[in-house]
Amino acid sequence: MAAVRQIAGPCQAWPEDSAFIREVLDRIGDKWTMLIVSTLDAGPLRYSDVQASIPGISQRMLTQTLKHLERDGMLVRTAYPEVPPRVEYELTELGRSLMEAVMAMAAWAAAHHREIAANRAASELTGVGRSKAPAGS
Amino acid sequence: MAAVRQIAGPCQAWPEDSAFIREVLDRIGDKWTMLIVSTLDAGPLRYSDVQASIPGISQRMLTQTLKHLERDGMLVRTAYPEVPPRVEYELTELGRSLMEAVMAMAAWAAAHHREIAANRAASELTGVGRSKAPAGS
DNA sequence: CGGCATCCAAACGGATACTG
DNA sequence: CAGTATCCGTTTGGATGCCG
Repeated sequence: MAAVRQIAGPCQAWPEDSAFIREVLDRIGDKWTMLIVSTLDAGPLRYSDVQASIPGISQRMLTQTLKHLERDGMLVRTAYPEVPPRVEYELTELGRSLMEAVMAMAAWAAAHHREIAANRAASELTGVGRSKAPAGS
Repeated sequence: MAAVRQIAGPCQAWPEDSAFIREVLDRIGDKWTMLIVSTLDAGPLRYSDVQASIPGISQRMLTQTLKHLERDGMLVRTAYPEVPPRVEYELTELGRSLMEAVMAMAAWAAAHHREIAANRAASELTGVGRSKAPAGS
């Protein structure tokens, strides 16, 4: 692999190896991928069930994201040739392993979101990263 | 968001609130954040040095991303009041901890990118996730 | 039920020009 | 040197309508 050399030390960046991470982040960084994966982590679900489990999603984004995940081998699509069409989506092992990796990120987020929120609020007062926020008054 | 209710199984899922993860992903999921963080992981750098370290970035995106990172407390900006202006950016502990979390994702990406690429190539042949690719002939 | 196709608004992001 | 401001193309994603 040779991608991630040392973690602890001052590792000299990884512009050359960043393609993998960029690729993964482009995939899970979108608005719905992780929600779908986490929903499917419970077990196989039908199209409409997935949609019902994710309140704000549109058919367009649901279908598109499902296709991307299927294309990457994160899940398998099974269509049953019945009179009322039934299609089920189920995570693969790869998809579940992604879930675990994302859980690590989630753990970090849960551990630091307070700190981040506090920093952001403080910056709001001092006007550090101000771009075009109305700032109350 | 309450989209991810309760999940049974091996991975027990994250807390019912996925807002943290979405927030973090929205921040690191953009095009340049990780590149900048990884560049700064080596040590403090000046504006132009960061720019030089990241070939394709524009001033607009560099400045914007730096401000976002500063606002979230991932880095600190130090401006020296000299005749030729000098500004240095340095990662905070929070920023370095993010780096570690991302490195974990990178490790996953490095471990599975081959598998993903293979799945994608296979799907290309079978025409699974096809949307509007010309597909050669 | 499970999509796909189209339209359209907002956000993202690059190129350029200008400033302190 | 270290930005800011503006213009503009590209991408994202929601809303709608149709179809097997």
